[in-house]
Amino acid sequence: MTALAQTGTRTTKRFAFVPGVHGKAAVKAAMVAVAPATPKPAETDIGPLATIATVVAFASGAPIVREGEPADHLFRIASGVVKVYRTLPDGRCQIIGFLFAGDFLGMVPEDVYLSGAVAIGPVTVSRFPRKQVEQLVAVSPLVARLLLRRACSELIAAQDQMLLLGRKSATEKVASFLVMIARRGLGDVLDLPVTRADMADYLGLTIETVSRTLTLLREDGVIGVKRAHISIVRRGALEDLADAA
Amino acid sequence: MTALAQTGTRTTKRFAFVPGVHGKAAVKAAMVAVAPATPKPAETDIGPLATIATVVAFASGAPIVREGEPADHLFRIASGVVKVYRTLPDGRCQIIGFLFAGDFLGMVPEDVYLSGAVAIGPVTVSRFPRKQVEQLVAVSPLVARLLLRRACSELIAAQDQMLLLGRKSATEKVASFLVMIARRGLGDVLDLPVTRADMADYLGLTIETVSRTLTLLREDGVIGVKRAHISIVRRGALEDLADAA
DNA sequence: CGAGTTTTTGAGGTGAGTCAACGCGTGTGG
DNA sequence: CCACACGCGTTGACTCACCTCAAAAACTCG
Repeated sequence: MTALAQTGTRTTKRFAFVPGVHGKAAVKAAMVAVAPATPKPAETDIGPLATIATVVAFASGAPIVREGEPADHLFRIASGVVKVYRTLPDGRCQIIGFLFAGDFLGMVPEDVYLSGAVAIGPVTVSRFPRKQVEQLVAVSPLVARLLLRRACSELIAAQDQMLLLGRKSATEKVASFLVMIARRGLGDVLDLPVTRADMADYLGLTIETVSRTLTLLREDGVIGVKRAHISIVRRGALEDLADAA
Repeated sequence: MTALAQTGTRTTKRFAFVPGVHGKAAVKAAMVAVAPATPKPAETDIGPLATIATVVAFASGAPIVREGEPADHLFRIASGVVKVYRTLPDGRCQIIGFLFAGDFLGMVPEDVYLSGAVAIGPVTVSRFPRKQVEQLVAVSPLVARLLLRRACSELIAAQDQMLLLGRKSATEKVASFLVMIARRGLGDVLDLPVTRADMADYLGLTIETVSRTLTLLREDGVIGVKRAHISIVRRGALEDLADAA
């Protein structure tokens, strides 16, 4: 954690102080969150888990968990969007994924969180003490099954992302991202609470490349871009770009 | 599917017909598996799961599951090493991970396998009908907990890999891979049943880059390379390379 | 030994990164 | 109400890490 001394990329420096003021401002700039607007059909039945829940709210940009912190709680997003990330010692950052209403955060087999998570826009969560969750899992197949199902889904998403990171071109990456978000928000108009920096860190690219790629897609008439506001014009074309060359 | 018509990379063509003869030959070439040699402390208690298990053996290079096939079974590796991969329509391939004794394969929330898996060297597995597994999960917290724990571990591994794929340089990737394998095999001498092609597809690189990087590491006196046989000479140096720049 | 792989090495190309400048919106304070 | 600062996004020029293409070397196995 000496951090940010080195030759760090820009990616680096940005994240070295994310939980601070800048992150907040950054997010506010590009508001109108997607999740609150579309509550989604997330299953609401969390069974006995409800009995040990505490509701907590986070302001935009606030850290929910930090890398390396003791993993005392399990979280379930009630509303808003959360980004989960990991960093290298020199500050390079990779966003692992975005969490929406209904998703769980903090399912780790270790005693510490290995990834950090920050609220992208205002977020409310249910928080469960880990010890109690483990007890519940041990006696309630329902809870265990719920968590297992979620974990498997995340695993699949993680695999998609590995394929993306390892084998897709910049254009394919950006297209895949847009399609993914569109599916989540189930509209062809995305008002993302996600900055270019977030996209870059999610897709394993730089801000500049993301920006250039979006410009290209706009020039090809596939999407419309107006700063944080991106609209999908030709969804089919975008989907083609996402999965092939 | 239609595959291998296009401009596919070499990566492409290799995998378009992996489940065939070539894959087999490829793997045999670089034998002396690591897993059978080091049985590992994998927990053996799988509880009620044992009652529905069938033992199945696979020859080196044999497909265990194929992408898109109906997901009828859950597998648990008893011995050997399995590689799990995903491909793009045009054939580009990304290896999602390697499974060793004790690991589960086929935990998907869908009805089809989204990744393929092939045996790297001879493999034996326990196979469980999915329907029955689901019934067990619904009534046995022990089984659910076991699977949940495994899923979480895989999730963590997947996150590590995302960080690697998205943000690490070729040298860091290769070093990380070697360190990971060394930890698995708990020795400083690796006799990998893994070809350069596998490494490349795992690390999001090309065969040539992997080869060149290994040569570099050898020239720096960090590792010893004798074809498939790689030995770690200066582990500390390798670990430094793996996590920083 | 010879066919078929896998690995290595070389030479050259390129997609994405780096560095740098500028535009644009928003918020702030005089 | 405007000048200014600040953060984000865009664009351009240039560089370089890694890819591509190609050929030779090293190994395996029939």
